[in-house]
Amino acid sequence: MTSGPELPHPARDEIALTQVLFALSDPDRLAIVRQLAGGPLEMKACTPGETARAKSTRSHLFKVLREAGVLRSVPQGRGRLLTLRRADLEARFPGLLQAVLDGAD
Amino acid sequence: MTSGPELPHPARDEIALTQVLFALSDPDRLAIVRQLAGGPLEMKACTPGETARAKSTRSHLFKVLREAGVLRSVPQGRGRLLTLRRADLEARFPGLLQAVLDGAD
DNA sequence: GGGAGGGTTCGAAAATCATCGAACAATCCC
DNA sequence: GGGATTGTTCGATGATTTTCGAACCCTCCC
Repeated sequence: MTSGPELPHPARDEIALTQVLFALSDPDRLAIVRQLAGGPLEMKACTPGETARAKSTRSHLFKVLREAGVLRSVPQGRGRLLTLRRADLEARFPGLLQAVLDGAD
Repeated sequence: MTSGPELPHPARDEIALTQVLFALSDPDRLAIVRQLAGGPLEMKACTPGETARAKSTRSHLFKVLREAGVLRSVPQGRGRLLTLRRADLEARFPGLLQAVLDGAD
C-alpha cells in the first residue's frame, strides 16, 4: 500500500542553518531547489545541473537536501514527489530562501 | 609603509552565490560573520567559535570568507582590519546576509 | 508471475576540505 | 638593532564529500 520507503525528515525546529547553507552551496543542489521553487515536482522530472549524473549520485543530492530540511520527499506511485519546505524554512530563517532564489548566481 | 600583504578580493560581480553559501556553512565562519555584523573588527579581536584553533587554521577560515567575497581584510598596523562586505552582498543577493544574521541556528 | 520503471543503500575510489606545526614576513616599540 | 606581536604560506595528515556501479526493493501493468 505504502509505496517506496518512508525516509526521515528533520522536524521544523531541528533544521540547522549551517546544514541548510551547506546543502544549498552545491550548484547541482541549488539548481534542484530553484526548480522546486515553481512547485512540487516528481523526482524523475527534477534534473540537477547540466552534466549527467549516475542515479545513485542523484539520489545522494536529494538526500542531502532532505536531511537538511530543505525539501520533503514522499513516495508517490513508483516514484517520489519533492516539495520545497517553504513554510518551515521561512519560520526558521525568514527571507533566506527567497534571497537564495532571487539572488544572482 | 603599507603593512602586511595585500590579499586578493573578488570584485562585486565576481562574488558567487554557491561560494558564499559554502563559506557561511561552517559554524566557525558563521560565528565570525556574526561578530562582524556589529562593525569592523581587528582580526586579533575576532575569535571564531568555542574551541580554540591554531593560528594557521584561523587564517584559513578568514581566507575562505575573503575569497568568497564575504568580508574584506585590509592590513592595519601589524594586524588586519576585517569588514563585512554588506553593500556588495546586498547588491548581488538582496536580503541574504540579513536573513543569515537574523535566522535561528 | 514477471518485466520495466524509479529509487535507495552499500562499498570503494577519488577529490576536496580542515587542521596543525614550522618557517617566514612585516610591523611596532624599546 | 632586536624582540615581541600579528598573520600568511607551505606541507602533511586526517576527516568529509562526491561520485560511481552493483545489488536490492517497490510499484505499476501486461
